[in-house]
Amino acid sequence: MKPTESELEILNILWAKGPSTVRVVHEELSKEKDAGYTTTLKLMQIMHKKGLLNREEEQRSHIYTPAVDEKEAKGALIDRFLDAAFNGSASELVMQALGRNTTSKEELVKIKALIKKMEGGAND
Amino acid sequence: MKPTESELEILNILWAKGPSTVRVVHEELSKEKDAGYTTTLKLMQIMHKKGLLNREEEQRSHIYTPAVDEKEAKGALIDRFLDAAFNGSASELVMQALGRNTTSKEELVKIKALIKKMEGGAND
DNA sequence: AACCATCTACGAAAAATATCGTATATAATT
DNA sequence: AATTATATACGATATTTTTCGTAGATGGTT
Repeated sequence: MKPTESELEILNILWAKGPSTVRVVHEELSKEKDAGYTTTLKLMQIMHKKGLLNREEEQRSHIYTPAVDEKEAKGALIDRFLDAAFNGSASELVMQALGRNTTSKEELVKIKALIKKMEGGAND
Repeated sequence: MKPTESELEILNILWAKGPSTVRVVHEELSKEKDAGYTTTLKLMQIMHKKGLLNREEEQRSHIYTPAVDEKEAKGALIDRFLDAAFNGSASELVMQALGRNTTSKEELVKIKALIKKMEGGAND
């Protein structure tokens, strides 16, 4: 299960908006890139065939939902990315990412809390 | 400048080993995947044409070096990945990544230090 | 010198992604 | 009922990425 970048865009929309028609997804997608409606349609049909999306065909406009869990999918993506770019080292990635763009204090607080929790836990 | 996954593998090898011949890169690559020598060769030639690699043609065996800086390239990759998967939120990524696999205490220390530094700096 | 191993160059096929046009069906509108 | 708007299906094409075979050149070995 490894969505392409285009597929991931679609998944993100569906994760955010919940069950949606092609039309809705395409509208949302159009804000970023411009491709025809049938392109989005085809992509989603392919994703359905691949098992990335479920759909209800009762209505004339089919309603699509992600067939994969957001956390799991993104976790898998991270793993892949980690292997590809950082030889699997999460901390390398984290450090680069943190050093990179502005991160709010609230987020930093959350991250620190997580680190603290990990320290106490079963990590070597 | 957006290397594909295969190209990134090659860049990683060159970043790690320094200037190398196709042979050396291919040998290293073979530990992970198996493709023919000419495949690696062609990839590196394409990367050279794209401007991803430099090479010295003095010797019979050309010597390749990365034409892009490791930090910069990986930073760009992170940005892309961040946008694609986490809507640009670094902390989301960090939290997912940290929660994911084992991270050594030493690395955690480093990360904490970085966070501390960011807190003191000009971050909102 | 002849032979063999090892290069590069290059075209081209294979595979994976992305895009679109057209046909067809259905619902809504006039 | 006829027209229009909007769906899906599906084949075809374009683009990108990956892979490999073959040819030709060069250096080392016997």
